[in-house]
Amino acid sequence: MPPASTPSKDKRSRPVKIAEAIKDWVVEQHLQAGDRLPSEPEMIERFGMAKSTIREAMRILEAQGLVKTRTGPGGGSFVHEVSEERARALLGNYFYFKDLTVADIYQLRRALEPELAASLAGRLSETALLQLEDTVAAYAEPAKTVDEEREQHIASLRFHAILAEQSDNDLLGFLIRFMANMLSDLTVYRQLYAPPNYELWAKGKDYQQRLIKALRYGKSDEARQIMSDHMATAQHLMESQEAEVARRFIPE
Amino acid sequence: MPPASTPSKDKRSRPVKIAEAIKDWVVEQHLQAGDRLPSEPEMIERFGMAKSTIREAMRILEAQGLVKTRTGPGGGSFVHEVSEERARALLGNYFYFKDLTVADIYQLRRALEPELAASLAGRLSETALLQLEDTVAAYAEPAKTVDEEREQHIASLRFHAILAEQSDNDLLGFLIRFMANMLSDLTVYRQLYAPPNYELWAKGKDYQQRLIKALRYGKSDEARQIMSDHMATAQHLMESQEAEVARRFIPE
DNA sequence: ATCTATTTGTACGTATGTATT
DNA sequence: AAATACATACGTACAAATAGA
Repeated sequence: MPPASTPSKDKRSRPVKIAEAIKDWVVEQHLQAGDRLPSEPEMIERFGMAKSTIREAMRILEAQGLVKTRTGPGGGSFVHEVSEERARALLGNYFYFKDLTVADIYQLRRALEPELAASLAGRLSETALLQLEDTVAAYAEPAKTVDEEREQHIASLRFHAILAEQSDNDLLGFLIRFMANMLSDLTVYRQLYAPPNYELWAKGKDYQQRLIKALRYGKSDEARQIMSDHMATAQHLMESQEAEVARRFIPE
Repeated sequence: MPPASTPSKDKRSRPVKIAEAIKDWVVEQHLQAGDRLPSEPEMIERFGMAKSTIREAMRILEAQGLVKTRTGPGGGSFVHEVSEERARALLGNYFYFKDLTVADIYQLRRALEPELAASLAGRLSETALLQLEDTVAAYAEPAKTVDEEREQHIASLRFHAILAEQSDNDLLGFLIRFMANMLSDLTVYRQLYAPPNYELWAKGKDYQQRLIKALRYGKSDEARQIMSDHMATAQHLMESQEAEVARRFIPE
């Protein structure tokens, strides 16, 4: 047995270690988004490693969305706030291997969307409310074709994304937008014998309009209840269409 | 204005494009975790680019957790299922810039944990139930020191992680474990005038024991209610301790 | 609009490390 | 133990992008 002092060999490659070191350094120095990282030659100097090694390290950080790099004078690498799109894509990679079902997503939506609605009642600006009304206007008429129906479906998901924007809970907001995004990416295999369902369309529209009213007039419990019913209906619609979550990597 | 056919210049660097190309190729070929990617020399050949460029591309995929690379004969790069740890770390990077509050996390926990409990009632194996009981045993006695209390807190979060393991909803499971992890990483600044709260400790223990009973005997609604109360208490405890989410990058 | 200086981006060859047989 | 097959790391030369004069 080796003496306790023997450092257990760290198998991670040098670029990975350098990337970790830079992350730690960023935290220690309290660097913020926009702050400059040392230049390539400086890194080569400070870490005593080859250019290509340093570059691989920067790619790792870039892939994680933590730094951006620019060429030219005044260029270099900069700390960058991870964008929501990037975070969505990276999290989506995880679920690529998990084949989520529509039911899985709706189990969460049914718990979270009503909570969101309730927490926003009476706290939305008139601008936000108008934006919601505009979105609902996109499906004032029942869809005549399958394509049109798909468009409306995506618009109605945008409704939820807009609502989520307004939350001051970043975790809740991110999650709801993540799910709306997953559902937008659905591949819908409509059953041949299932024509567009007018009744469900009418219900969905009605729910969102009533929801806007409840939100505007601060009726928190009402908003929660409407959203809850709305989710139940939406889930039923999805499942009747045998929708499936597409297996692909989400582009950033 | 350039003719429509002019391809708008793609600013992404070559390694990034190669990484994207490989991802697309993996999807097209229906490659699965464990499947082999072309060797370095092959890539150099096929993409007509230098070794360092190819290597940067592989680092990107590796950083996202999508491939693993081994040296030696029979080595090379392989498609890899993104691990939960990796996904947690990557998502954590996003929230590093967002300063979540304990209240934010609890808004979600209060909606999701009861849902999880309800959906698992009567569906747990005896093994899983025993595991839960073991975990609760870790805080059979009230904590005497601040350190001990912290240990118990982490054990009680593990309780929720174990429960989440049992869900067949991967999205719900991931999220609950993600939140439990964030809370484990808390920096707790106890107020000097706030001694360990025996009453809250007793309540928490009681909740989890009653919860196990409800889960074992399939009392779904009861499990939901207990979890709901438990969350309310836990949130109160956290906030009374002025807990804050630590600002650091989550290591994988 | 052109040139120039600065900084990253790409190429390529060689040498070294590592795991399998 | 030696040969093999693979990734890992290095260092130099040159290309491309961009800001500023």
